[in-house]
Amino acid sequence: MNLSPLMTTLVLHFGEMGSRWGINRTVGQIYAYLVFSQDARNADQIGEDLGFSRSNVSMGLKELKSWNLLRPHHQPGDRKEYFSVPEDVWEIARILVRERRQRELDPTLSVLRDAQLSHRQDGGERYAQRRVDEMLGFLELIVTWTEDMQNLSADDLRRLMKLGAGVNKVLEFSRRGRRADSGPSALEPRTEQDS
Amino acid sequence: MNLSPLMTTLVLHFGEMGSRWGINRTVGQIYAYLVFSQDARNADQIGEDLGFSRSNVSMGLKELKSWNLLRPHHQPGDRKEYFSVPEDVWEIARILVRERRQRELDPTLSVLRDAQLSHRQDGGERYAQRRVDEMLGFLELIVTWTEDMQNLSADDLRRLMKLGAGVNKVLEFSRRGRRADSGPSALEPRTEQDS
DNA sequence: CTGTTTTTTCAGTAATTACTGAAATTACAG
DNA sequence: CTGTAATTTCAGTAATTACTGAAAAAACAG
Repeated sequence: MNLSPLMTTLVLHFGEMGSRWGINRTVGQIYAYLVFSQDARNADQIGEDLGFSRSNVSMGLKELKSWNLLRPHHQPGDRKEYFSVPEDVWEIARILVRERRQRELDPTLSVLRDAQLSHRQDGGERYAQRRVDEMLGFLELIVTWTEDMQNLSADDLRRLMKLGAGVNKVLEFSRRGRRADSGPSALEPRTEQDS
Repeated sequence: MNLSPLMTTLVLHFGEMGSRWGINRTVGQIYAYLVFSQDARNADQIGEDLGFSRSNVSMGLKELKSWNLLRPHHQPGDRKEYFSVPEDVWEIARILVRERRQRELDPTLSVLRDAQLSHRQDGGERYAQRRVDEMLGFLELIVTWTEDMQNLSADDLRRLMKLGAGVNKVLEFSRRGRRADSGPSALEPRTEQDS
């Protein structure tokens, strides 16, 4: 490794974190390296700086491409392909959310829908069926919501999150505007709800 | 395996998904089994129904306990320990978010803060430093926001998500109330923002 | 086209992670 | 306490996943 101390720290950390996700260490390190590098890098540079074989870099890049996390570039007069990542952290996050939803939520959704249909009439499984319904309702809500959020600009998203739970206050307020009074709730610190 | 077809489908699926998270197949299967079982189960039952060795079940349960995802029970006159999961899917999700934040975001946050401090004066790394700042800002916002959301009741959360991007409309509206006019933005389908 | 550079694939191997049975520890009824 | 039932730990092994070098394929300049 031929990297500055700062870069080394970051690369090692994100490699470590990477293996806690489904993603492997190599891929995590490559991505961190690209995120914190000012200029686009080619596969040889990556392999050299991180100490991976050329083929390992190729596989890592393939994985990252399949996540849509890379921006490829071509320097005129150079056959090599160079890679960078989206400028804006929010854009990276947006991609991550979308891809993870596709890989983790969508398949589950389809299994649950299937289960709901094919086991509707099976007796003696009332409970499991009910749980399938609940979970399906929950996941559908989450999926719709994330899709919805994908359509907001980074600025609006940032504004919304900054508000945090304050959003609820605003909504409570606007609800009060429409119907007479909607009771307390909403602002209270959360009612205890499990032993 | 001594399970109904429905349960078998669900257990196998969540086992598979489990291995795409950091969590392993066994743990995913055990949790699915508990989620979709009406009554609490003991380690022997789990092992028998899923075809795992007793020790493997023990390790799986240990992992799940460390995630705070189990509710232990004791039947009077029975030495065995029985396990179930929180009733409400929202409660399970809340726990998952909290634990994943602790395991995945908090360590990164501390590495970035550290990096920010110890490399403040290093020249020639202006870019990496700037990216550290950006990412730190982003993650801090996310963390604060999730903590904030943790404090809402399941009902309020559900209401908020149902609104989806509509929230923004409400906010836009309430912003208009305060200042004269805040321009268009917000409701539009999202401006193209990357090639 | 042809020759050269670059990237990808893949079979073999290394490293890691998951799982087991046996032994040790803990929990508890009498 | 004592004895028994239950759980956890752990060393060894199985299974999976990561990584490499060599060969094949693709990309491209002339």
